[in-house]
Amino acid sequence: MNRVRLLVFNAALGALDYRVPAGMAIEFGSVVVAPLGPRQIVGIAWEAERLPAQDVPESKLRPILEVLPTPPLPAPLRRLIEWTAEYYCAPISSVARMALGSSAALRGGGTMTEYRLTGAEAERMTPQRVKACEALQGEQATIRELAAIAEVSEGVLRGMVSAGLLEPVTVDIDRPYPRALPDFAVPELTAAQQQAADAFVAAAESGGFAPFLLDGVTGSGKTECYFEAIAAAIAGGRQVLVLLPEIALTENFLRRFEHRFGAPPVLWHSSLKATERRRAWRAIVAGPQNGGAQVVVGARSALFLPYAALGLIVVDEAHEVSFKQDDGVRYNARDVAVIRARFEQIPVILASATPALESMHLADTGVYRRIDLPARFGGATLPEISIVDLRAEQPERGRWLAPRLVAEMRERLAKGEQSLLFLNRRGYAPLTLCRHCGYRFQCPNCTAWLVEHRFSRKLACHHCGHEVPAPEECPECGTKDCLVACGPGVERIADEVAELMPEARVALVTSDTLNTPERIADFVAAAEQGLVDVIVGTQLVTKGYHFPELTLVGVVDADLGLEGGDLRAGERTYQQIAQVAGRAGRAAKPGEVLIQTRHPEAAVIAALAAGDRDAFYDAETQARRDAGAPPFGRWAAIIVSSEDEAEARDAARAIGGSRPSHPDVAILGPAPAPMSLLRGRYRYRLLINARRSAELQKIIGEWLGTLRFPQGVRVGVDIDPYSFV
DNA sequence: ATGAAGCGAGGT
DNA sequence: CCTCGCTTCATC
Repeated sequence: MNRVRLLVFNAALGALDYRVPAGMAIEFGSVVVAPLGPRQIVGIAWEAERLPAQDVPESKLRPILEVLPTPPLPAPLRRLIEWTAEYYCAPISSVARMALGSSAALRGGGTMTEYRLTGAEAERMTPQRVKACEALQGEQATIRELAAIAEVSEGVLRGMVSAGLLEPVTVDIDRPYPRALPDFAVPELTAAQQQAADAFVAAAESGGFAPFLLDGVTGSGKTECYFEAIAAAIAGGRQVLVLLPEIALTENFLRRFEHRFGAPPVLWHSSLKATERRRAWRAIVAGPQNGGAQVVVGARSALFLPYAALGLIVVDEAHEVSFKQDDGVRYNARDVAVIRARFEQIPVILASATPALESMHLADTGVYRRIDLPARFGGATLPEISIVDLRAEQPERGRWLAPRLVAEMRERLAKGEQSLLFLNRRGYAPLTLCRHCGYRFQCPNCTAWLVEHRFSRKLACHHCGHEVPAPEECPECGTKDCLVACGPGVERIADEVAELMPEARVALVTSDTLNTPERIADFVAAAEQGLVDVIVGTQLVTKGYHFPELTLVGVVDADLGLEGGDLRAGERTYQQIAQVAGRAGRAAKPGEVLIQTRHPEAAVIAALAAGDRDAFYDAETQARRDAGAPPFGRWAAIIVSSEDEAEARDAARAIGGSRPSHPDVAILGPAPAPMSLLRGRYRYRLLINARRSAELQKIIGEWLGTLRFPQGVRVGVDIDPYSFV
């Protein structure tokens, strides 16, 4: 071919045609550099019939400059990129960008220089140098990365190199990763686990699209089962992708992985350093031979990488809402993982103790093969769940823990057992106001109160990151010591525990306190060794840890998740409480769960108390069916935002004014979004409810495609939204 | 996206 | 006649 269409990395341009110079070898998927005006851009050679572009005469075509030394994106990945862009109404270049990871990786190869501490002493130890020496123990990275870790300038570190405190190390960018060994430590499985593992192994060995829903309660040993499928895939020379919802989770997972396979997997997440990202990307692209990546454990962004030989995808904690990306391309990694498996013709395992209703429905209708793991691994019994009706059993004034819960905690403390209190609210108090004049601290950029954080002595917005030092006087009336905290956050609950039980050792577990892998590891070690009596935490504690001495779980406010009233509020509450309840009594000791609520009659709470999962799913399914909600109908949101309130309103009205009329589609709004101001942008929202049969994306595309907006206005489409703010 | 070109308002 | 800020236009 001497003419080729490129998908270029520019949302406004999309696709452009170029000439292929004589002698240049280009195939579909090749990553190339091409001229664009006075600049150069990266593009991917694409099938022209799949990528519409303006018809440009041959004479205007400029030649491609260079083919980058990286394998072409395979056809199944190209199909996945097209599918994702179309399904989520996103520019195809934005989706394709997620496959490339970093521009440096495209050239890659060769060596680079990293630095590490020599351990030597220098004559001049300035405060900055001392600080750097403390922070950089055990670190090896580029000057830039070390500067970021130590929070000193690059100049300080260069000085330390000259003074002999830091030494250069030459490293190979493509150096191999340790090999994972399929037979390193093959575990003893229970009969149920063996049955599940056999099904996965058979699917991994034979290949072909095979979606599984691995449904098993907390502690039933799901991980061991899919580890066997991973072993089969890597033994066959294929790659495996394991998607986890959050980085916080990986610490525990990595230990188990290394224990099973004798080597850690390759990690992929948003906070990788640039050099780590480049190395990982090149290993993924290179494939499992020659020290390339065998198993990649990653957050959702790992889903679009160009694996050389993908043989299996596992989505663990598949019900987690964090698989839905909420900015940029608003895709759901759990759903796209299944689509990728279909294009790649490989098995995919969705593992969860509390599957999403949509997943349950697909299993019930036979689209997914359901694998149940009913028994608790190790024989521990399920926790006893009981309700504390806060209307009848009131906590003391200014307190949030009911007497019965406190009594149970005291009992555990006396026996040397652990308690866990769950409240999904960071900080000390969600609202601060002035007793004197009623002033409330609000975020200047968002429709939200500022949350008091006592540890950092700040008031912070959880939506935009705005922070102010905690003031001593009211900014409105100037009165001193008049500010009162309203409502509880985890910090306040931890204080309450400390006051009620001064002898108890309390651990606070939130993303504010456990924000590095090291701190998470420290906490887990302390809790496992029994150095903690009471754990107070946000949803972070609902995840994969298990502490043998933990026998009591208290849910401080079960009604919190139901307040927003959005589509998935009931399901999310059920999942969160079921997950945190599963923390209780996992070893030989039975566990007990107390749920504090003002609405014990609510279907979710009643189902939890009765321990009747089917009742919850049946009730929720019926409610969804009646409301035309997923999986029986579909929702989409159009979010219009601008820094200028009037501009956003006018644009939203213009969209509303040109709404299509369609028998299968109901359109609500425009109305100010629940968060009508977010990160300094005013937001309006339209909601679309469609029948399953409606061609939702086509309707939205034709509707919005004709409209033009001022440049300050952003219009985003959210298909299958999870967040309704 | 992003830079170049076009254009009217206001100043020298 | 020039500069500044803003809109429009082209990029294969």
